Amino acid sequence: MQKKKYNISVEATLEVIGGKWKCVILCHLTHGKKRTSELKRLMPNITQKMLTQQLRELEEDGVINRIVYQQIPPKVEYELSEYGRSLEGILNALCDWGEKHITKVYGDTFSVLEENILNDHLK
Amino acid sequence: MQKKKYNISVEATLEVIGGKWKCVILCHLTHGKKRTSELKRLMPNITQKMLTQQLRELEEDGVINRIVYQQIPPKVEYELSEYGRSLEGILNALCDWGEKHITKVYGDTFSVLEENILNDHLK
DNA sequence: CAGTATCCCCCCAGATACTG
DNA sequence: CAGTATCTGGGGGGATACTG
Repeated sequence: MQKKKYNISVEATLEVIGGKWKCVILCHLTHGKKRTSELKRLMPNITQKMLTQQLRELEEDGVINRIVYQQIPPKVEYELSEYGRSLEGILNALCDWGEKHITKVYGDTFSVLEENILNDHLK
Repeated sequence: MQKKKYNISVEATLEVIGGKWKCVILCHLTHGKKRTSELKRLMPNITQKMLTQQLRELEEDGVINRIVYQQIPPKVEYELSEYGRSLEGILNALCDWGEKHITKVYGDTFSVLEENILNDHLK
């Protein structure tokens, strides 16, 4: 394995969770297993291609598990792996900071889509 | 101000610290004020253009301060703003996770450039 | 030293169609 | 439903030269 040089350790973290959609995907998975179609619904602006791509990379880096149910129609679920759960603290902190930031910038009014907040707090 | 819709709060965080180099810059600034040239030296792969661009955006979002010393030759320093310091916990967590990840992937051998580790721990 | 201004290439990611 | 394959365009970001 070729050794990669990092100038600062955070670069290694960003290589894993720095992709365009990776933090968002991981945040959703902190609330439990999700099917592909669920993830797609939770991220209306992601394309099928990007979703699959980002999921593959997260899987390669060992932070999520891909669970395939051998059935028709196909069913696939994704979940945080044990290793991925070591990111939960960070992911929650990122979400919390975002909420406070929204309040700071836009005031106290409701700025995150209700449906998804619901979804977030349900599982 | 146009209200932005987020599907999940982490998206708001990523708008602030999600830029290609922003986390790296912010991590360096957690160790104290830095001159432009210092930052450039700490990030050998960033271009002047990107450095300035990312710094401007961080400033606009209120997480860093730009300190201009009126003198010749010019001297400019950047530091975490008070608001930016609310990110310190996250930034440190990102660095810590990166260190552990490097160890996990490459083993215990030294993988982050010595000069910069030194630099990190000095200030 | 810190920062602009141009030019321009490359590739990321979107759109679309298709498979099992 | 989950995932591939292919084509394509726009813009992110590099290189370079220049200013105060």
